[in-house]
Amino acid sequence: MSAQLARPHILDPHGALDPCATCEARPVSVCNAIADTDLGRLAAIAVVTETEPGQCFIDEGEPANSFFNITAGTAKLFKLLPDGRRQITGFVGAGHFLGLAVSDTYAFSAEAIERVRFCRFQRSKLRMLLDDFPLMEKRLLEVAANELVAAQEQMLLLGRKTARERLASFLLLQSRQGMPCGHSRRRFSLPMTRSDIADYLGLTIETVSRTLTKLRSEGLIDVVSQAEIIVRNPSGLEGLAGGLC
Amino acid sequence: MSAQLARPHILDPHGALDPCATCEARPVSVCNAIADTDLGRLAAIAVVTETEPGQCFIDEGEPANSFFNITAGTAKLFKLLPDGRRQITGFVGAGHFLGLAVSDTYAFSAEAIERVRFCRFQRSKLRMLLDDFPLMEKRLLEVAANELVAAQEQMLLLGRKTARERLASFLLLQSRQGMPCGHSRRRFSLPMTRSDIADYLGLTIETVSRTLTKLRSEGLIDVVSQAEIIVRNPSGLEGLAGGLC
DNA sequence: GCGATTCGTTGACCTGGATCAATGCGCGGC
DNA sequence: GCCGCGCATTGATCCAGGTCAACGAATCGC
Repeated sequence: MSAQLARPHILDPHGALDPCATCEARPVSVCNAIADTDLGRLAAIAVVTETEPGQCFIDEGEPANSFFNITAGTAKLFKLLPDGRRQITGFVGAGHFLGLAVSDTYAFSAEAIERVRFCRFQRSKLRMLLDDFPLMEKRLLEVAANELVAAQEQMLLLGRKTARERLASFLLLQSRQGMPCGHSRRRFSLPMTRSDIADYLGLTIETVSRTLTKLRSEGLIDVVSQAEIIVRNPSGLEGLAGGLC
Repeated sequence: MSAQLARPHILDPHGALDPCATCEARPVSVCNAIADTDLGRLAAIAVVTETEPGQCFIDEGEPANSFFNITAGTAKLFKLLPDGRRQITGFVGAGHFLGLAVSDTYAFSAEAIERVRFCRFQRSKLRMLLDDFPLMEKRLLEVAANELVAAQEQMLLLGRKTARERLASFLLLQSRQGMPCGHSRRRFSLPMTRSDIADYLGLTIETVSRTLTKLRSEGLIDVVSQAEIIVRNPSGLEGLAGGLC
């Protein structure tokens, strides 16, 4: 079972890159480089797991024993302050890698938003894995570099943008989610709650709600249902978001 | 000349890791793996350059032709909004790599704070470089993973911490700058201006100034001169900073 | 069908940090 | 020595977004 599962998930050149953050990324096909005989060995040390929405599968501060590759669903990554304030550092979907960092404890928590499926590897075997599959290492480096760019963009948002600008940036990001480079959807749905959006944008749920209402009243977007958005004026939103992403 | 220059900078296992963000990082010695004969080849494609303080050596949006390895001095990395608002995403010193991302334009600007020296490589040769020196790739991956952790910490700061907490976190980070894991200095100097600190912490210079004054009046720190800080009460500061870093 | 619960919206009010403005303080040039 | 300039500090005021509170609107268990 595992070999069939492993190929499309770990090795799919499309899954692992966030197309929004990496418009110029040229996905490297890792697929072709791994022989089928090796796939068995790879699969032998991977454990495929599924989680229910709301379930935490990585806990900040716990020993970082595993390395994850998400294969389906969406999860949120977050950090907490002692008093419970939360910052969501990202939403991750199929193809993302978690637990890369050289540290013996996890630096963040991860919780499933939708039902999430992932491959889990023992971190102690990661070194070996990378030595055996050098193209996987190249892949990880690309992914990490692109996440770094996205993180810098998010710091700009959190440090310097107004609530309006944050929501505009966020909606554009979501409209490009899972789309090929340079493309976006006019209509899309948000898998996360207002509270998640607020904690991602460094705002409160009230401000998120009010700002969405305002953007709608100005004709920039439509909020069809709680989770369903239509972008009515993409260039207007882009002007608000400031710059590219 | 270049071989002698290249060895300590590109290959020094200590320089490239930010000790604060990566307390648990076990630096991998890349040194030992590269033969001296190879060093010549490596040096042949590197250009060593120096910049004056205030000089911009990377411009956001420009074609990303080069890949940099800082070998001395401190620089600030930042992103700008169209109206001039600025977010400094990090201060980088000796050992840091810049221009890793898979993108054909730079995602941020870099400006020297102190006199900065760096090695510059053509990005078009990066692939070749990494193929020839696989350990360098491992190294880059480690560095990138650790920067990602630091970036998440900074997102928590920007999204959820108060001005007081931001300053406390910042001062602790600076007190650990360049120190081995788990160590810090009581007394240290800040190479950057208040304006840089403000743009790094998502505040204004006035708030930075006022908050430092407040922390001093409470006996947590001493501001000996503009650029010189003494931490009087480390655990008090840590309590404020919330959590580890 | 109907409480109970959770999530989202809206309004009234408050406050932390921004903004605006004045002043202090090195430091380099001459 | 003194002027000019850039950086830092301090005070007064303002406002974007937070907080508190009330109220809809889906969803679920029974």
